[in-house]
Amino acid sequence: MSQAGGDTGLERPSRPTIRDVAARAGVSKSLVSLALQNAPRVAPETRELILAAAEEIGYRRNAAAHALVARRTRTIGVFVLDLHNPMTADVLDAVQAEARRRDYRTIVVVGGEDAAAERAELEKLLEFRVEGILAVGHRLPHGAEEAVSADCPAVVLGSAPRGVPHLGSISNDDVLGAGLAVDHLVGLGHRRIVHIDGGASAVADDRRRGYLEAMRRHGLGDLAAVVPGSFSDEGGYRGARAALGADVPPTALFVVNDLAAMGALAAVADAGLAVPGDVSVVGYDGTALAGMRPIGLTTVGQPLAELGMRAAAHLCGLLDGEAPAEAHALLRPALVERRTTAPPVGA
Amino acid sequence: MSQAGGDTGLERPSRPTIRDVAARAGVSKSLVSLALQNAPRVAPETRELILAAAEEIGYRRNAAAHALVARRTRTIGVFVLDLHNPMTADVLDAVQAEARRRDYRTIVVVGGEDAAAERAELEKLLEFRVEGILAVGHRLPHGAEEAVSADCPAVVLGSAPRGVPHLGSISNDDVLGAGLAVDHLVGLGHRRIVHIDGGASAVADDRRRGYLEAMRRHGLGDLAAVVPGSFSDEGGYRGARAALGADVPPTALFVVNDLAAMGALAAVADAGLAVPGDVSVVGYDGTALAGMRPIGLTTVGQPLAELGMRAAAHLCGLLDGEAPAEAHALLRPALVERRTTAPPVGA
DNA sequence: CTGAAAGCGCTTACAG
DNA sequence: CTGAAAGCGCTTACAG
Repeated sequence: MSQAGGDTGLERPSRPTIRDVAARAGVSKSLVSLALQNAPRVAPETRELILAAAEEIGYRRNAAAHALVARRTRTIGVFVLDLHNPMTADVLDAVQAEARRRDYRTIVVVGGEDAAAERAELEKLLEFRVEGILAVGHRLPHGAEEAVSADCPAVVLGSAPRGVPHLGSISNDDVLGAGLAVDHLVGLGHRRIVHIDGGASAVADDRRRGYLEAMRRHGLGDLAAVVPGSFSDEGGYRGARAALGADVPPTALFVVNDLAAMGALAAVADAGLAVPGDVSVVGYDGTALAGMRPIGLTTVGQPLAELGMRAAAHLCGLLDGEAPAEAHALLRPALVERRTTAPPVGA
Repeated sequence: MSQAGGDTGLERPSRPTIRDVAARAGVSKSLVSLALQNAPRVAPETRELILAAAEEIGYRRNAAAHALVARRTRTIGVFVLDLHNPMTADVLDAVQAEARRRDYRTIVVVGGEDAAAERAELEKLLEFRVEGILAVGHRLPHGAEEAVSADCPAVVLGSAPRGVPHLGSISNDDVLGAGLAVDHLVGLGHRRIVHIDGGASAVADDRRRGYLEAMRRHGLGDLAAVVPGSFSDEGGYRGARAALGADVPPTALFVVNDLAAMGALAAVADAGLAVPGDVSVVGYDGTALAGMRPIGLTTVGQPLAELGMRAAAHLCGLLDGEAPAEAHALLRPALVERRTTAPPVGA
């Protein structure tokens, strides 16, 4: 009868608390708490006694009670835009490894559907008192701008607006990377290179800009053409279909990311054309997907694991009071040449 | 000076509590709590007053305090074995959608490295007082057997041992599915069909058994051969290499899953052989990866979204006191024929 | 080295 | 309909 409301028969047996451990070991609960924290001022024998008692009754700390009194959770909220994007897994693995190394927990939420759901998830994260937010995939969750503060700094893995307090970012240099893709195609002899873009996002903007600047640099500004797409398989398909349907179709497609490039490859095949015989295709991200044998996609490679590791290091470092080196870090991408690019037919 | 220990300059301004809301609205904190829960016995005007006050000062419930007094978290721990397996994303999306629909939160942890790390993650989950565990990917985390109880039921997405109390599972019928793969290949005229297996796991066991039974059923028991592999890209490569190096190499490979089949495709290419001209390859899972155009892998398709949805529904239902229909549910897989299978050379 | 007390932010009987 | 009090499981000064 220690618990009220047990008349439903569903009453869960409460888990053991430090009180139970204390009773078993014959000490006060303060001492149990101290011993469990390995505080130095507990007598060794007492500590052993307490630890044994805890072990025996299967004691396990209650994280909620701990968080309440500690006034912190050592938890960061990881917001993932697209679980299906193959870059997510590489990045997340690195993020979690680094967070764990620094003794931070991660709690992952998936966004990308509608803004309302994202706001709701974000709200839960904040009720949870996550100490920071790490956004994997080009942008913060909807509604996060107001939440970003000294209380809850954020790091975006991708480009983010400069000058916003408590908002950092780490990304590869997308403008440079897009230039690398164009350079490669121009070097092969292509001139009609179409860019299938990623819509309205900072990353898409940078890659588009890099493409346009590189085309101009090569004296191909007049031939530059951007077709709307998205970061998904489906967006790449749509974009490539539109591009290939033009009066004078391109000989090469530079697609905003590897996943969308999969869609582009499908569209090329559906148009009865061969890759790279009729059309060359370049992706972006350097994912494991691109490297799979039957695909062999030429792509602009980002150091995904390093990005993830550094994003987590940046955020956790901030929380631990380390002075951040730079709010917005930029890594160098590199072209990974495979089998979806070749000289154009006429060359 | 309301907080002690602020002399470091790092003191975080405490977030507003119901106490602050109460002060602002000029009521007691009990009433604030009640109003925030939409309890019916609060006077409408008082409620408005309180809600407005909460809004004004940016009040947000503290989940830890709530969990402590509610004695539950409405959170399930989702243990993911391999984030890189393309089936994970499909399943997770469905799991999270269903959990959210039932007003449960999910907290995802990634396992698969070493047993010690898995145990540590599991421990954190339990300190957290997750109300149940959902394992995505063939098995429970290491050390979870002892944790599974009325307090913390578990559902494995994949086959799990029968008769363990509070442990359920949902999977496709792997024995049947493996049979489907063999039937398809035999139907095309193949006889030398090698299975690249997944090592020591219940799912691998079932698929191996289904393969062996089907070979026997077709009178090919003497030709049956199982080569060790794993559920990863790399394991598939290794297995296929070994299989193709035999004195009388196979004309078809049935690989334990789609990801490993990617490795197998690479090994076939490295051996200078063509798919499906020289060797047919069948995977398992029916992932988006298999369906990507340049891959076109014939595979045994599982209803991934349905599996995820039902696994979450099963677990959350249990927590909500619903009587579970069946502890171990089995869905039917179906062959998805694409371009990596064809009649053998001699046929 | 050890214990009693206060308090983290909330909810819930219990009185009015 | 509203408020004072107790308590969820822990930690942390504060005394001894």
